[in-house]
Amino acid sequence: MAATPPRPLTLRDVSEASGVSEMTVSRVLRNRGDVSEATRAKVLEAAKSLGYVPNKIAGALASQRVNLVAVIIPSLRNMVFPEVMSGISAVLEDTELQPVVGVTDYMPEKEERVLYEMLSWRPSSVIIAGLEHSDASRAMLAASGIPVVEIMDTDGTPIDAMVGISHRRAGREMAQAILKAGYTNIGFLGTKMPLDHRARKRFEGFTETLAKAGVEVMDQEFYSGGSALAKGREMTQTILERTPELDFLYYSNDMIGAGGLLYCLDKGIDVPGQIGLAGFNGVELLDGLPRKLATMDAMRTEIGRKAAEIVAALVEDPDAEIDRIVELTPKVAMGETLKKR
Amino acid sequence: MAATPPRPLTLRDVSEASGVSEMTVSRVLRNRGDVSEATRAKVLEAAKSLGYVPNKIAGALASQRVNLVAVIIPSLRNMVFPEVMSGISAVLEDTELQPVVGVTDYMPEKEERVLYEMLSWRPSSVIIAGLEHSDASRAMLAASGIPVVEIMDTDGTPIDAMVGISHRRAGREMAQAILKAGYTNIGFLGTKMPLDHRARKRFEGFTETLAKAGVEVMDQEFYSGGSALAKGREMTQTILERTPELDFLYYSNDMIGAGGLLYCLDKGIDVPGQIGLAGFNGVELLDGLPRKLATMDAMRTEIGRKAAEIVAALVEDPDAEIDRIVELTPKVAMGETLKKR
DNA sequence: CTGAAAGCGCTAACAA
DNA sequence: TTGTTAGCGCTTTCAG
Repeated sequence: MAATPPRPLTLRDVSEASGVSEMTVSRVLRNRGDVSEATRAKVLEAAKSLGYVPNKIAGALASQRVNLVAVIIPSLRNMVFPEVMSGISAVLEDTELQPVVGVTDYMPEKEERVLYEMLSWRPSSVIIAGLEHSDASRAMLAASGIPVVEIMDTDGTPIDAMVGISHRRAGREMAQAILKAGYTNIGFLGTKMPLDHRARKRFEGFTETLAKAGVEVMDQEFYSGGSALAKGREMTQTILERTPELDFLYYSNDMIGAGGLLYCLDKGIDVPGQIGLAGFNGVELLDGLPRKLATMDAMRTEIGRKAAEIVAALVEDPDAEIDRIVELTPKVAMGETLKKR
Repeated sequence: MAATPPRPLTLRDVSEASGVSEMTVSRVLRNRGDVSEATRAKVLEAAKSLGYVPNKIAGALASQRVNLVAVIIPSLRNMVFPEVMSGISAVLEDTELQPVVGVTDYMPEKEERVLYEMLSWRPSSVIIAGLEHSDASRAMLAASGIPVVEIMDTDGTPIDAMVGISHRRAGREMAQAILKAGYTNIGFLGTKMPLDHRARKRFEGFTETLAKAGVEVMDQEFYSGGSALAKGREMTQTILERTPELDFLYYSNDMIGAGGLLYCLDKGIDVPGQIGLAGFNGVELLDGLPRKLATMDAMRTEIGRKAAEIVAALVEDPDAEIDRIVELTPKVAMGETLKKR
């Protein structure tokens, strides 16, 4: 056995090993154009035995085509985004396209860097979370000349296309459900995240609807970092001790809501009789809690699928006539922590 | 304003706009070589105003260098892997290197495809979960000529380098802790995953140590799919109804363990008096449960960090003298579901 | 069905 | 400090 060549193999190596021109080897390896069964077999055999892996960098440069879709999301640790990714992957799996993830950690400057980095690989398209971006980011996206799908949120104007839910509306609908159930002393618990625009919009929609009914949020509590479940417990304790009159707690996500629920159950508080609870997201993860938390599905997987479908269509045909604005409409899931009436 | 050029900008455009040669523009944009402050400013100005984004494909082809690290993991939906990713990102952030994720869905054939795809972009290095790969995958990795770090598991022989914990040992140590606490009627609950080698190894270590003490696993229960918390509940009910003598339940992950815990508390079972419980992973997510589950930290973030450090060192200098085998040693966290004595 | 020539956009290496 | 010349490994295009 010869020493492993330090130089990566090239088409030329396969060409020499098989006695077929580079061009024809390339054809075989890409299944393009007509090649006789005989040469085809020879080439495949040579490529395999050499362990040849094509160089996509050279291929992409020559063909001016890159089968990558840049997916830019705030975090992987928030279950929401891996679920969006599943939706995207599931759809792209049936195409030539491949998702490549970039993470921004909820920071606009990092988003800008990641975006620049990804665009410099000339992806076929971009899927990016949110509608709020720095001017530079928007400029890059607009100038890229490729399809751009902004996801998660539809409260705003997309650069090119968007798929998501209206978080304002989500907030409004939850407020309606809560008011309808007869709760009026309402507290809000959320993340200390000025940059979480979607949470902000939900809160705005929420307070707007309450205001129309003459109700104001009675108390609020925010957290950052740490285990959401534990934080949910702590915050709930804090807010209830500070404002015992509260009869409903609206959490900005299900994890802290679950923590709150566990706290209330621990304390023997009657949920939803004495206090009602609701979260947001509809995470399957929590099925199995002692009581099912009221929530609202953020339709994560569906958003991923839809976005990927748009991307696939647009990459195939940039002039495809498709809806570039897709607003999905989640419903309140009453669970068992919101009174029925 | 002129119509947006459909053709992406090239170095040449910046060169013409700034009246500086392409080569010098390239130098400025990469901060390489000496360039006078005057030309530098001119170039930067031109690049910015045009909105030029360099083409890394061409750059990589010309320089034969790609600053990407391929990270290949089974799933993003299992919290374990996003945490490993954090560790990797945190370390690579201080380097030129960039992680790119590929997901295998726990399927060897998909691993092979993903690996092939990623290697065809000629990354500087590969970080891949597990020590078990198809022959083809191993061959590709070995032939790639780049540093390969296998992570999570150290029970086996790496292709090049490995960072992880010994899952056999983890199983043995948990068994010891359980025996020491005086439990003898032990049940095992896990995932129905023939391909989860690490869970398998834990189980092997576990039974091995029990056997030495003349103890056998009394009953087992497996699941697949669905919400782990809910499944944990169901499985626990099933196994306890089938084998009421059980006095300890060892779960292959914390989520199902948490489900089991909630079930037991619901039923008024004395934990850890009547029945002891333990999981695996040490997920922070669960802090905030009514009782702290006994578990064993899989050291996910640390594994990511270490792997990234090795990669960074080896990319910098392929002959760097570093440990290529790093076994981290987690400890049993007794929590509140394992008797003390 | 197969091959030869001419780049893709950039950078290494060398010259000025 | 700046510019010129050759490719990087592949695919497009055009000939056979």
